[in-house]
Amino acid sequence: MNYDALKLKNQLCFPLYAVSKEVTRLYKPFLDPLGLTYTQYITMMALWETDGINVKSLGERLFLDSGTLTPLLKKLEAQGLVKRTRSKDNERNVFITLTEAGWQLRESAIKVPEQLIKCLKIEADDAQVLYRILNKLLDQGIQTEVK
Amino acid sequence: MNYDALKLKNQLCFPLYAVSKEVTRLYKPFLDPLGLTYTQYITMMALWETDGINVKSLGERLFLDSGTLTPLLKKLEAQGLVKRTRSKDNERNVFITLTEAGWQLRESAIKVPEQLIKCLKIEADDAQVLYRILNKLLDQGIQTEVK
DNA sequence: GTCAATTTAATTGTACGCAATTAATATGAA
DNA sequence: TTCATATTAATTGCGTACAATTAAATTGAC
Repeated sequence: MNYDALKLKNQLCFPLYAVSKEVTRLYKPFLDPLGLTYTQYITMMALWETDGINVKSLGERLFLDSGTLTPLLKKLEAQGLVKRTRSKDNERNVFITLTEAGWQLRESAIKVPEQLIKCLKIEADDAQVLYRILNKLLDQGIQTEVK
Repeated sequence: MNYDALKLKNQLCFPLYAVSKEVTRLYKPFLDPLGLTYTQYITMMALWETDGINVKSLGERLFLDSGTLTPLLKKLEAQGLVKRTRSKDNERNVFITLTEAGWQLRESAIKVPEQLIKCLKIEADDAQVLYRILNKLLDQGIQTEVK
């Protein structure tokens, strides 16, 4: 029996998993001064783009569910960066809005992308190809329509 | 001030993070019957390739540290898949060896890679390019030698 | 040989990540 | 209108991840 298919070197998903983790770890020194984790950082990015959305939309945007977002948003609220307000119209919805401090934080965060790029050792061509393929996967959906 | 650099659409790392998570989630239905999580699965793959290595080597292989591996390996041990043995030679080392059941599980696991490929909607060309770039990043190290 | 420095695992503490469930609210077909 | 269904957030439980610390063992410079 040939078990080559189970070798780590023959996986596509393992390097994806490993690179993703390592890259996320690279953010830490740049996010620590802002008091944000990586997940909190992308949450803030989503809000800086679209303030005042509900948890559901935020989750669709970030590929996260309420089990992750609810406690995370409560922490951001405790830090004074966002406000969580249950909608009067439809009490199922909780809308997340940035506070003044939340908007202010963007001034510091604007430096992060460039800091990270300097730190990440990847050729421009590779970065571009990677960007294209990954976004294609996200846009079209990752799963075949089997079951 | 232009904040485009903070748009999610302009990030390389966000789709990497999102795709990695989504792909890992795809494994669940195929790994559940084996009683493994994704992290446990790649750990078993490493052991099927190189049985009897210590926690340190396993961690280097998988890009995981003892904080993740120690409890995970204890769970695999509790399931009867591996044995953890402190070395007589050098008591700092804990060697992980597969049990008979651990080797047996490979017979079921061999189906997983193909099941996943069928399920993952990616073009062959893209998969190949992705594979090449990600492994290049892992091989060379992800970080520039700034410090 | 001795002890400071290093190595290795384990532990601790914080923060995800997600499946499954719960609870509250809203919707819509009869 | 009414009640079964659907939607939305929150909760629960389990399993990572990883930084920082601890503890035990080993090594090596002197």
